[in-house]
Amino acid sequence: MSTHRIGFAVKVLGEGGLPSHDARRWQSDPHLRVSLGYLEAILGYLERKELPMYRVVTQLAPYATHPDLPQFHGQIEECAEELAAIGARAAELDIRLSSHPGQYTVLNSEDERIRRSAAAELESQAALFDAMGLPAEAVVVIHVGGAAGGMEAACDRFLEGWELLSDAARARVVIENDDRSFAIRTVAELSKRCGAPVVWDILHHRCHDPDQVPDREALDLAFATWPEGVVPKIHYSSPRLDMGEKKRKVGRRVERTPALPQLRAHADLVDPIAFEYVMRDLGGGPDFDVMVEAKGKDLAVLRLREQLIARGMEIEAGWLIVG
DNA sequence: CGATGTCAAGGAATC
DNA sequence: GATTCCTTGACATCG
Repeated sequence: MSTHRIGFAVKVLGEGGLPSHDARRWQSDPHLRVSLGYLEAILGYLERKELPMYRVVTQLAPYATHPDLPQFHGQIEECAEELAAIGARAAELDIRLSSHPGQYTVLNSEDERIRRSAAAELESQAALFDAMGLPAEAVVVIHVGGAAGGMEAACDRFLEGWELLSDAARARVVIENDDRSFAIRTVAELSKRCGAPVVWDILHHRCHDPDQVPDREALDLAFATWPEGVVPKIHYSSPRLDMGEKKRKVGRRVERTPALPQLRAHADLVDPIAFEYVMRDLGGGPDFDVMVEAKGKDLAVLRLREQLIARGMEIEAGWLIVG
């Protein structure tokens, strides 16, 4: 028997929508303190809905590492008390938190300045979770980065970037397979060299897996990289299947043409049938958590849960139980 | 008020 | 070497 938290990312759509951070522009002096007020409200929502896992927005501390805005750089220290309190609240509710810096955080960039700014961003994310007193399961997920110069050179550059990180940051950062360059086997090998655990993203795996690694093996590869006592996690999403449209400017008017979605595009919701198959196949062994990436956010997770229950799967206090 | 432009940030493809 | 897309949301500004 295995247990699994199911989480969602950043934005709360339920209850009419809740703000996830102080997103005002720098001219209006946004502050982490405001974001933490929002986060507190979100924790309340998570408690009410029995949602045990949540990805906080990377920009929780606005401009915290912006090179031209040093006046914003001390927010984490300024909010030490508030951070400790909210971290304690998350612990009390047993909610697993994480974050996921996006495409601009490239630790393996060819440009050393960009590697340094990526490292600064990761230090900040780690400092935030440290100030909250969160356990090791609160990880900061990143992609390996760009593939310039080939996989080998790109992985070597990642290690150069890794060298820039403090022990505190290294203890939080985990690496994820992506949908075009770094497949699960490559990421697992890189993990052996730097020690970062691996998050396996199943949709990315469907998009890019030149080594043809079977699901079970990919799962084992990823989970072997996690330290004893820290529950691993995976990313799960269903591909978008509806037609979108492409907008193109022709002169002064906008022309809309139908566009077929890429496999990697996230759907609004999660296909419960595919999810059930995957979880019955992969569950029943070690515990692991599942971060759902769907445009429907919390609503997608709540709907998925209802559908799993209707299918006879067991959910207890928001945790999925398999086997 | 609704529509449109802009945002801190990189990489890769294309011209 | 410069431009555009990728992809996403919300602030900010314009009409």
